[in-house]
Amino acid sequence: MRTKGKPSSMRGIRQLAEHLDISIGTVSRALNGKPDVNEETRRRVLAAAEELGYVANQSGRSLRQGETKVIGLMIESSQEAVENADNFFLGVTSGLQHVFARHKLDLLMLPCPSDEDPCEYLKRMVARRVVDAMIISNTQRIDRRIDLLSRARIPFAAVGRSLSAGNFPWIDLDFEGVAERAVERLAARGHRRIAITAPSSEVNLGYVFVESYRRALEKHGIPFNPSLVIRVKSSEQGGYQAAHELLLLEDRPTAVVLIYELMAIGLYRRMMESGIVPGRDLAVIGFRDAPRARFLQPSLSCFRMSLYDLGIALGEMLLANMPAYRELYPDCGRNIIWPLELVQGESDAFEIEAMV
Amino acid sequence: MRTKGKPSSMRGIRQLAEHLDISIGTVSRALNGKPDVNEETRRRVLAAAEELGYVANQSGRSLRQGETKVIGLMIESSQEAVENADNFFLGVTSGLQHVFARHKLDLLMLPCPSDEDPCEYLKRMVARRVVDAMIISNTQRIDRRIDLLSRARIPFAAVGRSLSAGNFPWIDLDFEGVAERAVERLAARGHRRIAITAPSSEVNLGYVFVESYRRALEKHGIPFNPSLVIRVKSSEQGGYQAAHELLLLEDRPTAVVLIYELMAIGLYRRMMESGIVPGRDLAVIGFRDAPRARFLQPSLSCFRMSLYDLGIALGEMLLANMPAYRELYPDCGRNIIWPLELVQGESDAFEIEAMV
DNA sequence: CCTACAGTCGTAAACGTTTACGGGGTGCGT
DNA sequence: ACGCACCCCGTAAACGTTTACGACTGTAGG
Repeated sequence: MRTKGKPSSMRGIRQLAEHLDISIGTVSRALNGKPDVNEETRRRVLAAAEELGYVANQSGRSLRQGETKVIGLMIESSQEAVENADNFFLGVTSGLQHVFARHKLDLLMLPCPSDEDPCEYLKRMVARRVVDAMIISNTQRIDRRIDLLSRARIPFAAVGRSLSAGNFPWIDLDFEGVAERAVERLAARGHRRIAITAPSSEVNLGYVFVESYRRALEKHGIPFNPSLVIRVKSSEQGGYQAAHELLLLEDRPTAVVLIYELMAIGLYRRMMESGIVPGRDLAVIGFRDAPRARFLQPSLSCFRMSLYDLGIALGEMLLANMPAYRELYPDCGRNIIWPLELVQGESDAFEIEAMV
Repeated sequence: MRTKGKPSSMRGIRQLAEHLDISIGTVSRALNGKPDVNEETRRRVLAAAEELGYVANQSGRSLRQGETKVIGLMIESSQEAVENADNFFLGVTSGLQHVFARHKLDLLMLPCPSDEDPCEYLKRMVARRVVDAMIISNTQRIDRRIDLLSRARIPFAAVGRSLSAGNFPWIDLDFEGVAERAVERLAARGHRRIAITAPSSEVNLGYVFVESYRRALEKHGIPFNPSLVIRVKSSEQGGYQAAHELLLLEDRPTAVVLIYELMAIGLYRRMMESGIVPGRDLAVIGFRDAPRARFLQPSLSCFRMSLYDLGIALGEMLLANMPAYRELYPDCGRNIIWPLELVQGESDAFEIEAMV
């Protein structure tokens, strides 16, 4: 009843076909680039579709062909996630979209409500067939989502390793390299008492990170001192706590490596309270060059990565695991350790004089 | 061919009906809570659906009833947006989801690729009928998306005012109140030379913000000095630039009000370079208490808001504009100016001695 | 006994696509 | 003239739902 005399009320392919006086089959073939249609006809169809603003209804299309041309990126909208959110997902998103655009795939972000079980949410989303494939993140040590996706045979890729379900496609940050190179850099500047923060050794990262740290120390002839491994939460509070524990040590370290950039703010604050100035009295190396890390004074030495490139790799890895695109990405690794590059700040810009 | 002997390969409502030996119509009615179905039958259907893991195919459903039960939240994934992103969207998202969950609506975030025209992207998304309604943000002074959505009769709400298309539902931050209360607070501490930063007066905000500032000055008997209005970009660079300009003034201000928290980092840095310490030599009031703003030392006085509550209001405003839910939210304002609360930091924690 | 009615349920037609199939044409070779 | 291949196009059947409609019970009221 809204459609007055205007010809612009385009409801479906049927109206478009009638308007052109062609069958809907031909119209569909013309629009989808199928070969068996006269070029002249195709031109007319495309012109009319453009003029009338016709776009295929996605529900009908995906009902028919059983795919939606949509990739889902699951993120969490919990309180903690909100607090920790920086540009990580958006940065990765732009890389993902660049890959997906090549195949006319669209990316949708699925924010899991904080009061819903992530696994239930994911189950609902994939059962609804609103996405053809999924990307998940923040993978847990054992993550039921991985089992779910595997069993449902939904193509997926994860950012973050997990011990679940054998061999699935993932990409993860090079924490080992970070620990190793941070120690290397600090040792080169004369530091011998280098502390490190890490989550509990229960979680995979907590174990891996400290082991790399230990190996790096040995490589530079520095004895491993367990009391210099500070197990705290990877948060601002954790950073404050870590600083507090460091201050209690009788043989105070001259440097500290953080595993998460948020910790730096807490650590800076606690250190300042005791008159210890980062970058002068204590060398600090952080983790990621998140935009917010640049708020620190003195600027934080940390590790940089291209979120965009990470998104590219992640997207290609996912496509390599989708039947429809597999052959296009033949030599795409199933597991990738993503390297990071050290960016020099002021927080460790001093040397320890050798005392032999 | 994947379905071995397991009974868990549930493809559609038809299989479920056959398994129960009931017609698909009854099954559908039972699942959807329609009244004309025996309670005993309904129980059986629900049990079987749960057991077999049946969930209605969304494509078929939305094709039939012309709605998708999905609300879209359009965000931008441009380089600038990535840089500026903090927890804003995620914070609002959690509030939105809380509202939508009441009606079994799901929220999808639609990240517009940086190399695509936002309007074209939006057109594609709504034409595909993948969402029933939209929420847009970062509204421009004249925003073609608003005209597009209005003409297409897609329910929508915006965060941010605009001059486009008459009366549409929006919610915006109380910039006027921010300017007014910042000046009030500074004046109460004895400041008489209060600078302010603002975007170009071409954009709505640039005009509104400065006008409120001027009125607030008058209210406290402080003459308006045009040279204390610094027009710079709302970015870290802009903050640096603003500090630079302030330092060039012969009668240097004792306080400055920033319109964007990112500016604080640049301003701090430039000030430090000249030996001016924020919170001691210069009072600074920032804008939003974004998590990253808490990285600053000394801590920034700024304005706080509950993103969650903002999301709630935004969600209800949108529902009030959707025919299916309108009557449930009768007294829902069409336009809301969202208040902010001053949170006291150290960056303006000193008083100016009165010199009469 | 007839009618009315409420409670259940089955039937079938949509919703908008895509695509397998087949059928007119036309041109060519035999 | 006949067969054949080829190009183009129309027909119709799916895809998985929801829902208007009608049919079938049983019960109550007259």
